[in-house]
Amino acid sequence: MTDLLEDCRRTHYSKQIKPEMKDEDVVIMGWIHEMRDLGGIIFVLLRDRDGVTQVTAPSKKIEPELFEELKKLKKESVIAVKGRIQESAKAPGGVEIIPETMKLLSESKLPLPLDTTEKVRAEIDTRLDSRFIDLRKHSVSAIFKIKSRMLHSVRNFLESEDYTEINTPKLVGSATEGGTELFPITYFEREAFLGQSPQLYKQMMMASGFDNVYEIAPIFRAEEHDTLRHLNEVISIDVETAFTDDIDAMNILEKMVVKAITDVKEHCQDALNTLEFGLQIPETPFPRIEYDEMVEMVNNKGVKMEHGEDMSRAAEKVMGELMDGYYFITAWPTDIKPFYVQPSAEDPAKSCAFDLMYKDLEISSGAMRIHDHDLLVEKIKSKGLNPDSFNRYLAAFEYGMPPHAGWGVGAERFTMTMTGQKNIRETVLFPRDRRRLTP
RNA sequence: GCCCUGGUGGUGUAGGGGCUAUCAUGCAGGCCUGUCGAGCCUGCGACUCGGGUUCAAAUCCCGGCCAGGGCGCCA
Repeated sequence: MTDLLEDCRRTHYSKQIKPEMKDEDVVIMGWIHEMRDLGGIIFVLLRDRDGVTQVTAPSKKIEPELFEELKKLKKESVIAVKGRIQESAKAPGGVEIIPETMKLLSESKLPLPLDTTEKVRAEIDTRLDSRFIDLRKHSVSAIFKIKSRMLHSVRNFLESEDYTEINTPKLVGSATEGGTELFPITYFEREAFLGQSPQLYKQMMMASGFDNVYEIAPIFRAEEHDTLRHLNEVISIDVETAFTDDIDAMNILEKMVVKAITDVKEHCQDALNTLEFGLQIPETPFPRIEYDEMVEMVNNKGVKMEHGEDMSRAAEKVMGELMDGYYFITAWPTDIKPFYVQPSAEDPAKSCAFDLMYKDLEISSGAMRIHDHDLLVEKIKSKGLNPDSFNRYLAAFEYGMPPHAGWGVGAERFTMTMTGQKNIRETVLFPRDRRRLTP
């Protein structure tokens, strides 16, 4: 099979074929999107990465053998066609290819598990079972082109701001960070866990002299949630910066968000058009609302919320109606934030923690961290955790730890806001949720 | 984990104690030289699984599994 291609190589993608190129010979390769056999003329719609090109085969104008081969083709088979570009007002896009030779590179089995032409829509569950075919739909691949560009842009931005990319372990030895449920795994003769967050590692890096670090990597949460905005494996864009506070952290986050959106809007217009999504570049600075004020806003809208509570789903929805784009919620009560969050100097009941929201969706949370060893130990105790199990982490605070701040952005939720998706599963190639572990 | 709703050809659906189980798309065959959601003709293909009620269950009841929506959980 390896010599099937021989010296045949693609010369153009569908998108590159223009009417001005008439009479040129080209080789296109891709999947058969649709076949329209009218008897004396066959139209083969050939789909590749970015578009669809019509191959037009009139029986009188091409070799009879080629005509018969084309007649036998099946949907979603992979072919290479060499042919001449013809300008035609009757063809989609004003161009078509008159075939000279055709190679069948891979024949598709039928029936298909999904309709790639989207005449009959399929449910997300069916689509995920056959994700590789689902992704052949340009309306699906567009989401991942945007996600790719967003991640690229985030890296570019952070590198330009003098950040160093780091990699921290995803196999961790203890569940002592507290809070979320962890996935236990077998690590030789011991028990270990999948990392829920690079939090403690990126803080330890603050004692290393790198100053600005970031990591883009998966995090794992063993919560049995079953919603449109939670998954058990997601990509976290994590940042930590030394000699800074929460205000600096919010500023850099805001800058990164705008930069990524601007970049996607500039480079992914085709994908955005395919999704029919009008991406708006948000204005800066993003509104900053204190927690106390938010509680008041929620209660004024008739949704009950006690001071000191975390946001309920109903509270998030109310805020989503009141605030149209991105906004920060700041000055969270220290009590409902993790042990490493710095209490405010003026009022220790308030913290230097913030959340970045997009309408009713939490995109990021961050904070200035405690860098004082003794205060940190005290906070660990007050949360009912054992400081002994944080030995290696705490040691980093004993030999010169600068003040620092950071945040983590959920890459998939961020992608949802850039693509208009309502289900987080749409933004992951092979999502892992409560029930799904394959493919 | 809780509440509500559901599971019917490959895909998406209608129906709802006894029907030849609806429609679209698809697939197979036929006709057709400008299709572009091609059209027309013929055919193919389905009641989630287990138990129960009943003369009779795809339909009613119970349970499992799975899905959709909502919530909780998510330092």
